[in-house]
Amino acid sequence: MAGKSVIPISLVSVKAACTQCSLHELCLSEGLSQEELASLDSLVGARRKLKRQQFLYRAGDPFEAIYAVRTGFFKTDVLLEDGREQVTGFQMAGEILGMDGIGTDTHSCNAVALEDSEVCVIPYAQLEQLSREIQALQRNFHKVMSRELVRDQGLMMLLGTMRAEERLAAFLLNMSQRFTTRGYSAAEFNLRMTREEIGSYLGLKLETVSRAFSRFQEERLIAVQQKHVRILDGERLRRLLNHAPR
Amino acid sequence: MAGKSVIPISLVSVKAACTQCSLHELCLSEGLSQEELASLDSLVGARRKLKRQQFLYRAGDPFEAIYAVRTGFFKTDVLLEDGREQVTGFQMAGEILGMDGIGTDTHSCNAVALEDSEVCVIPYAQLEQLSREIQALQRNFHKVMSRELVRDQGLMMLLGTMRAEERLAAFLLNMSQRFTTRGYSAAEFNLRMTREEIGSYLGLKLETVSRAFSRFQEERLIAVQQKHVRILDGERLRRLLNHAPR
DNA sequence: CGTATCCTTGATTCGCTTCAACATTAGTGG
DNA sequence: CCACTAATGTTGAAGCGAATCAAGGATACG
Repeated sequence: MAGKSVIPISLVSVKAACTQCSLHELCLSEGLSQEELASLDSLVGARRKLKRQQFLYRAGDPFEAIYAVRTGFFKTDVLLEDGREQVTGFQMAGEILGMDGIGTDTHSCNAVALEDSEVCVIPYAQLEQLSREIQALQRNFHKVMSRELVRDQGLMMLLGTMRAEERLAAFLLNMSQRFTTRGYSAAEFNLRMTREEIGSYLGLKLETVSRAFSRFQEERLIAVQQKHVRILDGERLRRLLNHAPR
Repeated sequence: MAGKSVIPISLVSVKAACTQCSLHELCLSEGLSQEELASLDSLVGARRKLKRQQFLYRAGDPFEAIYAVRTGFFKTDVLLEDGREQVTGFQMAGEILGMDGIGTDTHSCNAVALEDSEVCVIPYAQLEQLSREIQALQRNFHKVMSRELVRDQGLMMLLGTMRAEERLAAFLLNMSQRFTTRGYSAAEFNLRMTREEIGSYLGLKLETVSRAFSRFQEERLIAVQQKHVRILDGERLRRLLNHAPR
């Protein structure tokens, strides 16, 4: 406790700095002037670190802020009274969490870190305020919400019309694409979630997910070992999606 | 053309008037002062009438405005390249359509009138402008988008974890609740969509929907004749949802 | 190093889809 | 207004894909 009053230099970065953030185009700061970025900086509260398995917020929590993922990996999930659970999304660096709370002032889902993570806390009242002053910020925020709506449409399509292997193919291609956007390899990555979480997200049981992985491996579409995935034939994986079996 | 300059008195109402609209609390105008309402009035462009089966917009159309349903009934749907289709929502009076277009400046789904309908056209650029000036409008708009996200979560849960009869029960209760909000009977209403559209929305085939309807009728949960539905035992219908079979 | 978690694989069951036939309703033009 | 036709809805039988049940194996973690 004695050391608390002397802040080590390395902790200065705990205060967010959109100005220097590498997640520009992904986040809310795209297209803002230097001056506007500075305002956004002062709006963004301290960052918050989370250990693996820690909750960022829970369903029922009062809504106060939205969060931008700086590092790490999250899932959001919803629970039914009878205990059934559904993962509604996975979020990685540059993506925004918490907008589900705006409508009712209460979060409607849980957000859990799947690995040690860090988020920028964006107090919502201040975001509203500032986005009345900065048009580009307003626009970015609206775009982020709208894209989330479109993402949800895609997921509904997946859950409503696709068979197990199509769902997994869509999932893998989506992961690949998002890793690419962040400058990582499109062909090789580590999943942060379990088979059960993938299954929950895709509306499948974990055994089915596992079988689909094995099938893809047999077919030389991917090489998979536990959470490590290498995409061997993205083209054929993509064809799995666009051509219905019947 | 000669008649254009003399506007018949009955057509005055073609221009929207949030001030007198009965959909206050449902729409964007909740909590606005008289003066602010007047501004919103001037923002809202003319209304637009649609015949049954007409498109309000199509996937790929440039995004220019969002729409508030004044009267009638809509569906939104998404198409996959291989022809598979999924209904992503049904919209009734007071609900907002078109927000899917904000993120990419292009609509990502089709919006079709399921009966003769009328919408208020809200040019988006002007909505952005005005919601920078009127805090209550900004807040309402954000809430509408956020609630849509939460609705989508619920639908994912439905598609991912529920069996056929649970899905239909959830659907009927949702319809009932929304009709109630609009001052109609909670127990008796006319569906505007076909079994196939219901099925598409619920991720089921039309035969399965039909069978579930018949089953509910046998069990005296509802009385159904084609599109007309009467809920006989809402309580038991609700219990179908909250208690998983296993 | 031991234990809990996660993953894989096989056998069986079950619920929904598919295919098919028929009934009913709505819409159209004579 | 009625006859005709297309669209929509219902029901049955068979097939299939994913869930369930079960056992064993791999991996991560304290």
